[in-house]
Amino acid sequence: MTTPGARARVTLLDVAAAAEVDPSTVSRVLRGVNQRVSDDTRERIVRVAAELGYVANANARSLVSSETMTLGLLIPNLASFVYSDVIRGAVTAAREAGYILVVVDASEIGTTSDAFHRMVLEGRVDGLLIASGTVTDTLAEEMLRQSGRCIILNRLIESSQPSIIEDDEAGMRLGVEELIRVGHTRIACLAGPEDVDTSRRRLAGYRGAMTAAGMPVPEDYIVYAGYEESDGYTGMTHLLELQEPPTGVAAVSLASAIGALAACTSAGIRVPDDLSMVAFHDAPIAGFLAPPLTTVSMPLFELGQQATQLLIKLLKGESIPTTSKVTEPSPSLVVRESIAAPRSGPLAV
Amino acid sequence: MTTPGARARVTLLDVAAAAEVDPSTVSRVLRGVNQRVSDDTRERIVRVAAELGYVANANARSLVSSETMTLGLLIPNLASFVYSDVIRGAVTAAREAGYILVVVDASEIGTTSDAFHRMVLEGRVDGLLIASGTVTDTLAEEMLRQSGRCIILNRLIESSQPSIIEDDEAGMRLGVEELIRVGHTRIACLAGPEDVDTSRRRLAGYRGAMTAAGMPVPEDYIVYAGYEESDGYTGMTHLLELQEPPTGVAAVSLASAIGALAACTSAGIRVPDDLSMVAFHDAPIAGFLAPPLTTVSMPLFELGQQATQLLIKLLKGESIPTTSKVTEPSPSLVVRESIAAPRSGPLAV
DNA sequence: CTGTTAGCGCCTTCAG
DNA sequence: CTGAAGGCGCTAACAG
Repeated sequence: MTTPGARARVTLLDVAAAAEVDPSTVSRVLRGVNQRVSDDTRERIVRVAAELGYVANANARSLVSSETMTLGLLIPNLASFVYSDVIRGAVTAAREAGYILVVVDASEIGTTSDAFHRMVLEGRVDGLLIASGTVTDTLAEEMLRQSGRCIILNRLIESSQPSIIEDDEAGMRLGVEELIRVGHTRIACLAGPEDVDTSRRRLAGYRGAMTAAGMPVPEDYIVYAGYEESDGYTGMTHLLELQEPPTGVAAVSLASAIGALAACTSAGIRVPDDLSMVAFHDAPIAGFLAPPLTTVSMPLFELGQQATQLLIKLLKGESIPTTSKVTEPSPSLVVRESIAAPRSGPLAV
Repeated sequence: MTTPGARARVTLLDVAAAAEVDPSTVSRVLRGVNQRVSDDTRERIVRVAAELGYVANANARSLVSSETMTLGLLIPNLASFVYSDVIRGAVTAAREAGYILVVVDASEIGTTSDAFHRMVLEGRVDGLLIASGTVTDTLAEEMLRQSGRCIILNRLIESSQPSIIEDDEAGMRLGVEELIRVGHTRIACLAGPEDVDTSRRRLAGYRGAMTAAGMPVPEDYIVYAGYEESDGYTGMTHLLELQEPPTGVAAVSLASAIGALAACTSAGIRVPDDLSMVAFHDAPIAGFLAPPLTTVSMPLFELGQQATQLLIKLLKGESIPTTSKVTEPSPSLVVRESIAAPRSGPLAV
């Protein structure tokens, strides 16, 4: 059995008393500001503080400085493949600037507004990065008005709440262009929800590539499903039942592509022999599927990193663009084995 | 462009002044304690507070109450399949008890001790749940001595630092028993790192099941790889090169099994026709692989939940067992299609 | 180079 | 039922 240790915390005053100096001197020395302190007292203070195991109380410090040096990152779905890179980017940038980054789970609807309240308004963090999908324009407006300490990730918002997005359109275009390049003409898109901005931008990339190549886009070929495996499975099953099924498919997410792959297997369709597939977003697992999936790798680490840098600028009082885009590095195609020329496509004949 | 909003925060004093009462009265009313306040003043205070958009400052409150009502959860690898369930469980339990739960990324070595320092010792959280693998006995000892506000998840530690584990041994046994039940005798284990406690307990489950069935365990059949896809791939490749390759494989993790599946595909080995496989840990993706993977589902949500409840008890001053085990629900087999009777095994002949 | 003096925003006795 | 007073632990002028 363990009973809680209720050791009395040692405070600045304890150190000051033990070192026989004024608390303010201890404060100065321990924080390294105001170097005009004699080496003698400095050493003594440092030594005594170490002996006593003194650790400054963040709450007291925050109360006077009115900054916590911690940032929050709100994530909608920790089970997704993509967020770990965003988080690593954010953690890296935060640490470089002396901040701590904490992740807040917002898997339930309504949590976003709640988290904003408890984290930002109550002063637990200095600012918040919001990757959550549950940001309504109303909420964005409210956040802007009440704090001006939030940045929305990869979602365009009507309000002038600052946001940073990736070039989802260019990314998706890249994948579709590859399908076109090897000779596909009947290309479908397993899209995300119709009303979500991020999903719409990816769809626009699909349309853009098709149009640029002078290819028609039958509305049948656009399936508004979702980001999950099951969505991809259902959507793909639907596509395979079409009069004239596609020979190439671009999926809105890695999970969706995995579901689609399973639907193909169930239907006896071989990838890439009978059908080619490309997925939006890359992750190690893509290389271990059957077949290894060709994907579009997006700069997710950089998204987290740049979003954090932007937020920190904002907190420092610098003004930042209302909407930024991650351009470096640009989306890139990770070629594996899920794309081949169509069996009887133009180039193959 | 956005410039930071520097609205002066409205404080308790502002509300008190506007409502023409003493700050202490406002404090009492807004927190619902001390009901002996006239309905008249109560209403007035609540109304004024709302009008002014008053939100209590968490730091000031923490300073006097010396509790933050927030808990931290340290995670080693956010990209893993398993942690999202643990997090959801912890968030749920925390919310029920009125706490906020924040997740801290500890993907780098050394981060654990750093996070403990900045989160617990500096008083940013009241307690910490540690799922990180980088907890040495020394660190555990230090944490125990300095705070007594941490709980280790699924890792046995030499010190008397409280911890909570799952029955990894029973879980793995369950998977291996299924392999045995359908007739396999040559069963291998794609294990994790040899020196990690969690991995060792799973391995013990494998050995236990084998021994109980009176089957030999050739050391060749135990591959100490790791938890990732690439580890499973390498390990499986190695197993397939053996003189007498196994007909059944139990993998230490879902990712490892996915890698192993890929290795089989590369080698032209069909699952489950030529080889059966079972993975430790379940996730939706397992149902969309080729073939859909039979897995052992562990009570991860409950691990997060119970760990949090334990931590809260500890913080309240109640004493808790040094080591607990999640027993409800017990591990369960999720039967899909990766296990079949061996081609020429005892039962098949 | 170091001590003195005021708070930061809130809670909590203790009086009245 | 409500006000007055003091303090949580630390920082930030301002004196000396």
